[in-house]
Amino acid sequence: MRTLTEIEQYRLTKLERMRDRGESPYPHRVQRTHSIASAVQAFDEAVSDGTDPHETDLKAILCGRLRSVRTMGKLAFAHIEDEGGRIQLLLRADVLGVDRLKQFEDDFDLGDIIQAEGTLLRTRTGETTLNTSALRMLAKSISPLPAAKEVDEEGERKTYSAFDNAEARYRERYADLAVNERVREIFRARARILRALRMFLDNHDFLEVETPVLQPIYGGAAAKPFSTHHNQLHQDLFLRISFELYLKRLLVGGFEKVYEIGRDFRNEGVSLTHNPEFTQLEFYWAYADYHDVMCLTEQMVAYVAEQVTGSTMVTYQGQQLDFNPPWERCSLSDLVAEYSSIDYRKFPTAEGLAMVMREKGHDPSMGSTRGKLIESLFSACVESRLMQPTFVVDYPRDISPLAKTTEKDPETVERFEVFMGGLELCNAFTELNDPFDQEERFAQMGREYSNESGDGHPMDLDYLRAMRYGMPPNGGFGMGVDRLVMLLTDQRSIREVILFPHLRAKQ
RNA sequence: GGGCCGCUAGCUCAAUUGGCAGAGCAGGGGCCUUUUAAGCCCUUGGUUACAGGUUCGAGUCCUGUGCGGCUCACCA
Repeated sequence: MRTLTEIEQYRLTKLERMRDRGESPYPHRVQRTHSIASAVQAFDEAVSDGTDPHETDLKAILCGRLRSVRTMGKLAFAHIEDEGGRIQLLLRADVLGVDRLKQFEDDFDLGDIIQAEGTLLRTRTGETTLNTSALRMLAKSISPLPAAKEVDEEGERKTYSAFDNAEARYRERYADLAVNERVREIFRARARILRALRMFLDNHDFLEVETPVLQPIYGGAAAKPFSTHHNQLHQDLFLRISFELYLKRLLVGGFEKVYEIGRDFRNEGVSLTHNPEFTQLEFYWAYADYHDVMCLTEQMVAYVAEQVTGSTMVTYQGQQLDFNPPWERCSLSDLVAEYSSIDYRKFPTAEGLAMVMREKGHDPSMGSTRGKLIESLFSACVESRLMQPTFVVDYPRDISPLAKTTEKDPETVERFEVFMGGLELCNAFTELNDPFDQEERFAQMGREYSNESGDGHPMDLDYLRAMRYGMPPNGGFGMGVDRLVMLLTDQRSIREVILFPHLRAKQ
């Protein structure tokens, strides 16, 4: 253990003093008759019949973290906090005992986890309070929590000297959570969002499944993977970058509606909206196309917003977002034409498009395909300006190798992405189910039949084999769950909605 | 990976042109039987992220390193 600070040294001597008098600072067993919230509720019910609230005989044993102490000689007030609430303790020398009160003042610190037994009453100022007759240490806190001060003022909790250094908060998320209720609330909302997503999909007869995280051949997205190795099998493996190819194998197997919520890993840059591991929702729906998926998507997100926030109108970074279906559907080509004043339909080759982009002041990277040029135009000119939920529809074929082309244009695929609040949220398409077309698309992407020579991305022959057995036409969908959490909890950074975001190692 | 900005006590922050490193809270010693950012008196606490350099003198200026924030690039 590293060198203790002065404060930690003091706390250690308090701990030793407790041990010396036979009081364990870390006892095995705990008593607890009520959560704080249920004790307060029981008290309110007990006095609702006119019982004198200053003199009840309602007993409770409560547990929680000591969050504030005010001592005044033969009397002290304190607050303890458990997950559901906070309550004041009244510690009187004539109830608790003079010696025990002195021990409390000497040996208990902010941050200690304690147990308090007593009867409930209301103080002169009207606060529900436990008149404490016995105190027990449950876990002595050695290191001081960040010294935020909180106070209820006219119903609103004001925080002073908040622990708000982002790096310190992420590195010591436990301290952040212990001290910042607002942060705990984000992760409760996150849990509700996941529950609502599952509820919605389960109610629509989707089957939740789990597919491999460790994959011999990665695919389903364009990202670079993390790689690892199985020692006994002498096999190189990748952490998945998407679930797509496994989930569609399940449609071949006869499941018609499947979904998975889990972790994807992408070895790419870290940013406000990218964490190396993130939570993805994907579903695949047999006998549906991307129009059906759009309808389900807007219903699903509106349902989750309603369940989690109570409304389909959500404030994100000062903007009102309206999740109420139907959402606007705009073609990619129209949006790009509108915002960049380049109508790429008039430039059928990559060279021609790159030229007009340069004329308009863009800097297209050399050797990009036409689809990549269109995509870069979109992200530069359009993406951050889409505030209200918007389906961006119909993408270039060469950047969408798993999507079926439209019936009228072989260079365009039936694909949509959802943007809102300036964020990309979803990606979906009418899935390609023609094994010959799929093989050709893989080959065009540079997938190789043999990977023995080295770095080429191998052809996923097993996936093609599956498709040759017959894959029902289907619509597929992917959504970044962390980003949905950002939108519904009004957070600008993905790190605020991931409990332990990835940070560079210290030292 | 590039650019810009930041890093001062356990936490939140000051420190004039380069001139004695400070405050509030937390901590320690006291007083106090209805407080709630309790109050009052006294008080401890610093390798100013790290390593160099310039200077009589560096938290402040210069160089490098680390970590972070923002941003750009990358990212079907």
